[in-house]
Amino acid sequence: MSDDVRVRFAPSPTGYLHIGGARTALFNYLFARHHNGKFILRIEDTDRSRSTDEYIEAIIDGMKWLNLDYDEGPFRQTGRTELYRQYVNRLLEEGRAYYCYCSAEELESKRKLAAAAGKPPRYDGTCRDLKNPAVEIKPVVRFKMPQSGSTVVDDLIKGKIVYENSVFDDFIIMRSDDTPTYNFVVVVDDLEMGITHIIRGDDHLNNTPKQMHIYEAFDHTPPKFAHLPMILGSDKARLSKRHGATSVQAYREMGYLPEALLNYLVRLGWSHSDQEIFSKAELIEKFSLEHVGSSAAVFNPEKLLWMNGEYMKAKSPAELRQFLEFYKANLKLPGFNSSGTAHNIPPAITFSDVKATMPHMTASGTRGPVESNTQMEPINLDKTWEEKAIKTLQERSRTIVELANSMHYYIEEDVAIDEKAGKKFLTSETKPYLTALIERLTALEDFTSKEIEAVFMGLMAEFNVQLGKIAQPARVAITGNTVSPGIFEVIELVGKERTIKRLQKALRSIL
RNA sequence: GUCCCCAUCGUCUAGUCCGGCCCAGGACAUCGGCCUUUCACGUCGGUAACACGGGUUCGAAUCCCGUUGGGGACGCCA
Repeated sequence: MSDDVRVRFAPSPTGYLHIGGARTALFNYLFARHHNGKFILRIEDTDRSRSTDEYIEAIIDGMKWLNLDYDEGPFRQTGRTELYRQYVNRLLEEGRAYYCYCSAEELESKRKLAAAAGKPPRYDGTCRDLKNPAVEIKPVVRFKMPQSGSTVVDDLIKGKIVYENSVFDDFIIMRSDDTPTYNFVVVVDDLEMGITHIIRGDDHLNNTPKQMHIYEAFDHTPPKFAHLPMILGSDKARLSKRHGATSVQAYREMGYLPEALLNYLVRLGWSHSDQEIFSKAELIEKFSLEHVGSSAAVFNPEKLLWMNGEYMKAKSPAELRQFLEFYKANLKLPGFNSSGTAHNIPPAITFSDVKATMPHMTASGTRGPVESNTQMEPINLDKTWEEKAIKTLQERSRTIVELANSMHYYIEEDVAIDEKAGKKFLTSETKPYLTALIERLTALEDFTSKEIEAVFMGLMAEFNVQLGKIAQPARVAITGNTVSPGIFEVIELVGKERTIKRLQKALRSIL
């Protein structure tokens, strides 16, 4: 039974792939992989006016970036109207559906009337048994819902839900322009594609009984349903743009790693006792619908940031360098000449954008954007050297953007010295240390962190001071700030020439 | 308005199905200590929750009913 599982992710291309959609896709993906089934991508583009190719592209790109590979698809609905038409005709012939000639205006006023009377706004069935149609009006097709009894949805997550059939009306399955509507199309497509489990957001819960009756009209047992709780913003309202970034693309641009995003998302609603970090293989092995909670979850960017940091530490420098390429091409990073190939990514975001969307990124301990727009010589980055540099930075960077940001003092010819840091550490008191340091480093043949450390040790003994006394001024002079990886390694990576140049410049600023 | 769903620390959650091991565990955030030859990292610890009211039971976070609160759906959108 397990290899029969077929699930699908069916986004409508009316926007970018967003966080909620990504989680739905992920749960479907994990369910399929866990059961050795098939995962299908289907684009719900029946709404011709709001669907755009750009969004379809973006959704596919997002899936690719997240590494949610599908076995079939992407399928689209445009061009399949003939198929839907056939299904509608069958219903019509069997008397399970009928033409309705009511105008949109009439319906609207009926809805208003019902609402005013405190009744659910439903279609009153005027045309249900109509004998003499008003031919001059192009009709819609409505599906005959049962008028008495009840319908039970046995949801894998929510449990048994009972609906009184009296709350339903005969809903439209085909518009007057001959295009089918969503509630009908999903059923036909899911049926055609042999979908066994429908895993989707619980905003679709109330559509389920309607769809179940369509399955029945086609003599089909409905698939199993699993309705995922929603993801909310910090104010517990449905997650939207005003809560900040909501598209997967935006998180990519802010320097998040796909695995980290996925790992964070899976914990919104699903759990495996106390475990927080899961490899993909673990997720596939452990995922089960039984452990999906039933209440909505608030999206918490801080925890995502933490989790991304964990993944930053775990990645190899080589992998991280790959990710960095994306930002070199798409961001105007100080120190990177932006000659990278242009990706098909919307407008490159700037650091101030990042700052605006992620307020916590400017919190203490996080290096803010470098404002200078200094035009420097393009530096040819040696891979080995670059990976070495990344290695020193990765454990203290929570995002790729932070990492890229910190790279500037390795790459640029010169650094701008933070005013506060300079004032505190580049003083007449520290001047002798710097002077001596320049002297020793200049004389140093073997410019390695080990030898550099020895230099500092010697100076400590000579001046009889703690390492901090010498290291901090040096750090400020060389990196421009008080926070950086171990100073010996930094000096080695910056190299002899630039190190000495920066130290000398700092020295001059003291005068 | 009508229908549906939901309800454990600020947030994500474990525990709820099969009541006792829970005066409620973990994680993020936050606060404090420790470590340290540099910045960081790290590490140890603290604050903090079963929405409320009724039942059922020897015993309820766990079962039942109600209240309140939140969310969703009610379209010739998906």
